[in-house]
Amino acid sequence: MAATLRDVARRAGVSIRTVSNVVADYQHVSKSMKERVEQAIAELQYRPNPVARRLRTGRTGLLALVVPEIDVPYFSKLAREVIRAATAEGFHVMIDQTGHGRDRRQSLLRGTERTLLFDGVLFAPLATAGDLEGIDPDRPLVLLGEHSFDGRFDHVAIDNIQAAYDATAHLLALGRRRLVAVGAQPEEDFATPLQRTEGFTRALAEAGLEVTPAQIRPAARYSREDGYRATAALIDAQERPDAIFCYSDLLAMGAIRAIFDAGLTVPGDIAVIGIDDIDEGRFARPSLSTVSLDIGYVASQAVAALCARIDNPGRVATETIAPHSLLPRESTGGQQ
Amino acid sequence: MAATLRDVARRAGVSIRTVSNVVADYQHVSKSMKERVEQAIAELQYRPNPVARRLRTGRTGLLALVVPEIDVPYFSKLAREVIRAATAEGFHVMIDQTGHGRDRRQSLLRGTERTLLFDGVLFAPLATAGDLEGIDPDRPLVLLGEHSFDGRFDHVAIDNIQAAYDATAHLLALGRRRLVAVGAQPEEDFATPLQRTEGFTRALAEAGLEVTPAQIRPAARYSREDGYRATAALIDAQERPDAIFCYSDLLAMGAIRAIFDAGLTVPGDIAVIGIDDIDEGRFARPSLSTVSLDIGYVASQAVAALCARIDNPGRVATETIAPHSLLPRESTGGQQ
DNA sequence: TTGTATGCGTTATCAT
DNA sequence: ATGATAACGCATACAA
Repeated sequence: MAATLRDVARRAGVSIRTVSNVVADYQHVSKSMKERVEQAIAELQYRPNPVARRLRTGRTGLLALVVPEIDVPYFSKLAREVIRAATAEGFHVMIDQTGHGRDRRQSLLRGTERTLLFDGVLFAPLATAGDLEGIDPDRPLVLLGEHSFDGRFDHVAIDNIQAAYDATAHLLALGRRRLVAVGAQPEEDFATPLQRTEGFTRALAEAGLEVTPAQIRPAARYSREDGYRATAALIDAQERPDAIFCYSDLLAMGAIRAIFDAGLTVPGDIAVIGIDDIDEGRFARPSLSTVSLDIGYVASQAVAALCARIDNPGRVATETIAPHSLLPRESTGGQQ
Repeated sequence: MAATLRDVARRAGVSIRTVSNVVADYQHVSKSMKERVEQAIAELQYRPNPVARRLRTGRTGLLALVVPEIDVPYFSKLAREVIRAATAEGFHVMIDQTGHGRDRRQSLLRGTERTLLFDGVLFAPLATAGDLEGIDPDRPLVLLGEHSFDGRFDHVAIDNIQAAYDATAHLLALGRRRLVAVGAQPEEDFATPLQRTEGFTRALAEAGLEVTPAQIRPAARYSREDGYRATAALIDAQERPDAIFCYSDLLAMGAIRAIFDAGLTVPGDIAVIGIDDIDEGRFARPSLSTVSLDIGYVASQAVAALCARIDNPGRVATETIAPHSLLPRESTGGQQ
């Protein structure tokens, strides 16, 4: 079995207090003591037991990152950056997947793990205001992405309205007039798709264009399959669009494939733009125009906010907006 | 603060033993007792503390999944399936990223977390035999992918040689003769690239074709960028290949883009095939021919092996080979 | 500077 | 069937 403090103490002929001091790098330890203890530690290959330490100190050193699906490029990139930032702060990161149902969102938000196992939780899935109702704000919880800020939780967001506006304005600037948005979630009360629809609508309105409900197409998940299906249906419609704004890059990848499968071209017949700037889009053919979100910034800010709140639970909740930037590429012909 | 067993016991006027029994669903508890205790639990909103439980039982309920980078599609898909399988078994999954250096591989393999914080570790990065030398086999460790099986650790692998052979044979069956492989790692002693090179070489040899060193191209990481660079260099060479076998789908995506950027076509001028079957390849244009690996199976088997070993540390190490299958798609013109 | 002793919240042993 | 109590391994208040 693994050696404990007591074993080391016995071996070195000192008290466990002294051993603990040496391990913790406590100031006032005599050289000779330190050497004796360190030798015993080496001989027994002693390593502090993190679980015991955590029971004693109340800190587990564990963060949870909650995402819908880790294998969606946006979330795996987010995970990469969160793990990077959290590791630098001495935390381990657990990944929990909620899928698309409400149940696991709720259990992760309200379950015992959040309050007793994790020092903090980073919550990335789309969520409704109802999801957060009555959630204990005492335990550190940082919301990522675009929830409606309610002042109780730290929050790192994207300016979705502006991002959608920028994407739409780009299509309009290219002379496109028959625009369609793909990615609305009319059956859910999520802030993100609502805000993106708002940005889309606003840009069209400013250009003096009317928006009909038929121009706002739903997509239950932000997947390639959904983008393909929605776009295929669009092409069959009587008045075919000349530009599509997708609420995610994955939707856009599906849309582009659907357009080519219908014998049309991108951007010739239909221009396509997404949001996220996933790596896939840079190498795709045509390369995907998109709105780039600074995920590294989102992750760093989120971990920083979580750490700050762990150290000071009474801290007032902060809201951070991550920058975004338009990236015109081949799929809109905006730039080769 | 959170209520403890003692609080509940006091409230219900019983001993903590009885409360513990109720919580653990112990057999011999009288109805009246159970009701009384359950009411107290409800009133105080008591939840068992997982950390304390773990200190006592020695089980943490934590698994670690070690990958080079979580945002590589193959690994994020693996993570998804591992988390799914582990959650079903009651485990939480921590993700650790090693990057591409040897240091973090080593620290995760030999560090205190592996022995004292995690009940088990799933280790996916490419690793050398040296990496595993002297690693304590007492703590559950399952190797994923293609290490050389040494009998000490459970191991879920792909038949890399056969997979590479199948991909190469597919290109040959299409009539291609000037084949090149991209993805060798001559500077490292990793089993995976070596085995894939062996399969490639064997298929060519059986077809009576000689293999020159120039046909085996290196790629330090299995990224789109590396695939792009290696392929661009290939196209500039005097004798241009008519088919490229990439050791990963990501390499293949970069290769395809490089070929089109050079004014050539896929599969017309050069056929391309990869390994992994990532989602991106299905929607790409042309869709990517590949060898599909059953990641769900890999994950399930790995978690099962880990659980079995946690329950029975003396268990003999097992080796499992996951199935693979050739998926001809547009990038080899093998099938529309 | 170092030793003694207590408690973190749980499970498990030994009683009764 | 239930109660009292001892660990699990560590950090720390208090004492010396």
